Amino acid sequence: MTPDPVSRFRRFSRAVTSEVGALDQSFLGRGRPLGTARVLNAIGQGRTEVAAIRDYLGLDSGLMSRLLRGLEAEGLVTTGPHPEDARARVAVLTPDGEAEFAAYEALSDQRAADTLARHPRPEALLAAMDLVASALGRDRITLEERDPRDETSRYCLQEYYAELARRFETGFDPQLSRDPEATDMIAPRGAFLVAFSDGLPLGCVGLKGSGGPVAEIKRLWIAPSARGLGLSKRLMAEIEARARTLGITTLRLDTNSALPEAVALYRGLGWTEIDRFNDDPYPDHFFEKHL
Amino acid sequence: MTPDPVSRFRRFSRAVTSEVGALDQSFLGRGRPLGTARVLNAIGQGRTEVAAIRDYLGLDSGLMSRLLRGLEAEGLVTTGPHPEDARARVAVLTPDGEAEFAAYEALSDQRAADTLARHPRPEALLAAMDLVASALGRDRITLEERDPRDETSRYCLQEYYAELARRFETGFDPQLSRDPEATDMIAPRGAFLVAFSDGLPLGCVGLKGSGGPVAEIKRLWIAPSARGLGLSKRLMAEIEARARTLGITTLRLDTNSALPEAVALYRGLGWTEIDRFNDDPYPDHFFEKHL
DNA sequence: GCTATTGACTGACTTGTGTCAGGGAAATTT
DNA sequence: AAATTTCCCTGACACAAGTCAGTCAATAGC
Repeated sequence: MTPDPVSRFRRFSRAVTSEVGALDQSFLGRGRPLGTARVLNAIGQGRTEVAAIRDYLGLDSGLMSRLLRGLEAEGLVTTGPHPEDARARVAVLTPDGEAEFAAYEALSDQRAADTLARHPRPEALLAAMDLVASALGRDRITLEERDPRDETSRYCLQEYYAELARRFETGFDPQLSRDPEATDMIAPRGAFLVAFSDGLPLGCVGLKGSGGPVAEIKRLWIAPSARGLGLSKRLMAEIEARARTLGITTLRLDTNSALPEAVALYRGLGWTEIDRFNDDPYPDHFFEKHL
Repeated sequence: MTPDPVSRFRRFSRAVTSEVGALDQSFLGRGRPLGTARVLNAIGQGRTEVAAIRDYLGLDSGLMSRLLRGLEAEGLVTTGPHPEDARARVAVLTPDGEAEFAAYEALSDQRAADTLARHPRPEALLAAMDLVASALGRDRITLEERDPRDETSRYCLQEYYAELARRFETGFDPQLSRDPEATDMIAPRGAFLVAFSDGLPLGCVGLKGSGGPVAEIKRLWIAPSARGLGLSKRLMAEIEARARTLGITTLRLDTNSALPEAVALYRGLGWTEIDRFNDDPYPDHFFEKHL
């Protein structure tokens, strides 16, 4: 009886089902029905527009209205008209509501910390969880334009450099690669995109503009747990679209044969190989694409 | 913003929560309430005693009764008195019930197969899922006595030999290790235990008896995804208990320094190192324990 | 300005889920 | 043989969750 893939998958399903159930149970321990708790949490996570919350939780408009009224009666939430459309409403937590939200957060955090603490190899467990979460949540990965200097972007870039250092036989010193002024990757000259799955950054790509019609694609990175999910294609398609709206007509990029999947990606996306266009010591492949 | 462990864990939680929710939704697609579907599945999985089902699903006796009556009214289940205790009842699926159960199974299998098929590295995904499932389900690991010749046991032994082959510099040929007659690992001479998590075998250990007061512990194996969870201690404690009930007073075992965690385990469990007691070519450490 | 649409709210309703207090039959204890 | 316990069933009830039709106010389109 070699365990077959489907039964291994389903064993996983049963394990997480009972885990999810247990978390729901501990939520109920705070004396509030689950639906109400879910709305409270959605608001706490920063979703203020009622329509957005309803959409996120998949609730009927009537039910949503009643749950909100319940939270208002408890003094946890206040609602008011949307500043830009007085038909719509926004909900915000009162200080009491913030405290309740924090209590729910603490319950979840505690469960997570307990499970991690009980495991002999928490880092391996987390890596496995990242992989599973990326696989299950691949349809919920969103792309966001970010300032390349903010904390999240710097995390992505740091991971990118670490990956290069591992891949290049000679190692990699980010100082040596011409680090563009970050402002070249900010509109209107350029752009910097980060891919998020449920708040976790999984990839990035930069468009380094020069003010003219030619720009460079830089810093394409995909987290190991998210590779193979087609994320690099999505990032490339989106950054090309941004380039078009910025009036750029020619895109260039360089890469290294130590990254064969990158070379294959660019070829597959219709880039044509061209001669070296800079004297950066690391790249050995150069591509161009006309928009 | 380096993602911290707890937020990575919670991202995983959200991903599987929506996965579980989606599976529930597809179950509801068969037009039966979730509670009813769960009972049907529990019966289909081979749980026939009503009390056992109730316990497994955590249901109130009244609710359970009503759900069963509903399934009977649909013609999917028949109930009758328990053969050994006429107060208790057992439930079995009718042919229609079997068909419905199969339809639910097919839904789950389909979801699993789809997700696996969409992933670029299904084997890596499954390994990650095994690891996560073992971590979350560590309290639900059960030990069962098995015939060492059955399919499940042979799977464990095969994994055990494969592990030795990887670990030993010289490789490992199971033919060379004196393979005891399997009957030596069956009561009343010995025993063979397999650890299961939700149907998946995660470890094993054998007690090879000789008919006398001395017996040998053999074939202690733990699946990679379940290491560090204390399973080896549980298996050893249980096999020692079996040895006691079989009247065995002295236990021996041999192992190899290429398996340092095994050597450490035996020392930690109160075994004392002794001189070589066989001429098997592989082991270089020998232990004994008086019960 | 008039009309149609959108977003939220309300009341009435259904269904699912879970609890509780008994009741009857079988098993066990005294 | 009587009393007690165990197991399941039943009816009554409560509440959560979700649906639906209708209402009202704000907005958008003409």
